[in-house]
Amino acid sequence: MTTPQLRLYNTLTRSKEVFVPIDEKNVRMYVCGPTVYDFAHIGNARPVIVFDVLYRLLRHLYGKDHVKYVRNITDVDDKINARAAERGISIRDLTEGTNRIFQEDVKALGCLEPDVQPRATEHIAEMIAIMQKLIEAGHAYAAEGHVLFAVPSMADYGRLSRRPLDEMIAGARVEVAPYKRSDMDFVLWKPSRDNEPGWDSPWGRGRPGWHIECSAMSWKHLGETFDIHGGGIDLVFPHHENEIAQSRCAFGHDVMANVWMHNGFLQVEGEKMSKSLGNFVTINELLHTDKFGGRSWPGEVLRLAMLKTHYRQPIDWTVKALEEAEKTIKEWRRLLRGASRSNAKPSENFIAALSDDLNTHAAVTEIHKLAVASKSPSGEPYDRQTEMVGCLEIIGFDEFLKELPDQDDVTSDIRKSISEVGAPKAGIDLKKAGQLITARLEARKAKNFAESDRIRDDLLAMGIQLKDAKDPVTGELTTTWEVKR
RNA sequence: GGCCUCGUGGCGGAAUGGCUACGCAGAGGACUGCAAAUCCUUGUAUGGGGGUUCGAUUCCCUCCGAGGCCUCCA
Repeated sequence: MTTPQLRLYNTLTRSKEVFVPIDEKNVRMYVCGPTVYDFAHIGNARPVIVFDVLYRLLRHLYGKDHVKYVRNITDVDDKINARAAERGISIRDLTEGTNRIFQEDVKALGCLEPDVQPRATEHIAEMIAIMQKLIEAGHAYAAEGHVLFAVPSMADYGRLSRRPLDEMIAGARVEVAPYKRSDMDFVLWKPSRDNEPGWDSPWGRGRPGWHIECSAMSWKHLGETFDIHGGGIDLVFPHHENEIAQSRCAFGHDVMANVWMHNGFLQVEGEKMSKSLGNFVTINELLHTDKFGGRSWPGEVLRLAMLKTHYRQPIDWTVKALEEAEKTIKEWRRLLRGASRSNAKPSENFIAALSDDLNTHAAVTEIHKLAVASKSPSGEPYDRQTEMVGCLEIIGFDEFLKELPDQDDVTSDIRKSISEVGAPKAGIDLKKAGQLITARLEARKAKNFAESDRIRDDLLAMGIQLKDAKDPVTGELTTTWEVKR
């Protein structure tokens, strides 16, 4: 079997490179997960979806049992402390509750669970071990209950973000704590007051800095070096730069991860998303409220809208784009009516598109092409359908595929449409609608148009729009329908 | 100020040293008892100026424009 060549853009080298796993029986990827202090917003969803697709692609290429995906949960952080105090609840309650919602949100977006979702608070021992190694090696020092990383001790610090060390020192403008040896040194450990969460350590009771968590968790679950490290582009500096510094200096390797991947940012309707602009929107709100565009959106629509833009490009999150994505999904659902899920296999072009630095847009284009081919009366539409199913599995439309309408199941189709429209239309009596549709089809076949039009009007009043068709093979009259907004 | 992206048709958005995908919208046609839907066909684009080249949207320079990071925000 020939494994298609996977090429990924590596921020370290600023170029696309052929991906060669350290161990192709154990391909390892780490992605920075959420800090669980509040609902995840739609920008947070981007890396989750993007790297979910990469995870699925890697599993396809290397085998399900040969890929390990780790996405952490940051459950210790000063923002968490502040938020818990604000709301008058315990830190534990806040992080547990927030994480639960995050998991639900992400599942609704069609993302697989990573193999491991480690929590920062459960890796304090590993953090302490790394800090001790760093201190022994002269890359870190303790001062006034803090542990700091000595940035000047690392000759090629700044390689990922391409910031020369000397310039950074010259340009530092943050007020410098007196215990820092160099302006650039960053915190690995800091002391906690009695009312702050803290753990015992050789340097007293304290809590970890942000960056050390990821070094500890990736080490524990993936080893000293691994294949892919992902996250948002804003994490390049300082977070990922500092992770690299910690892990490389602690373990003495030239690299921490071989490939560093970063997704671009998201804007909302052409503007930066921010609470002050009032365009801040969470995944939960998109899924369950009418805050964005006056309606709620199915997870699969959000997912497709996200994948229509290459992950490194900035993406503009608009109502129009969501509507377009929904239209596409409806079209796919129609074309795949009655399609079988067994023996589904993605087309070669599709895998080639994804293998080119995760070009999800080109991959979606390939699905469109298969859709067109499946419409053609000549040829083998069922093969094209099967390939479409295979493609959709890889980009994570499992739930969508599970709910494909049967060729002749009246109510399942109506039910699906209703779930898309949301609660307001849910008052429709499915059984009655099904009976009416059947009766109307009979009347129409008998050319009793007065009766059939009357029923059609009744159904429209209920919000059900009929669409007549003729079976291309048998010439038999048929009817499909959708729920109108 | 430093570093880094990006400017492709009405909109979204890929790719490429030679013919610029795909989707949406638009237009035309077919089908249909009518409506809706569906099917077929189709117009329209590489920000400005230089350079390299037989040839540039693609490579280089420059100008204009948009955005990001440098502030524990994906």
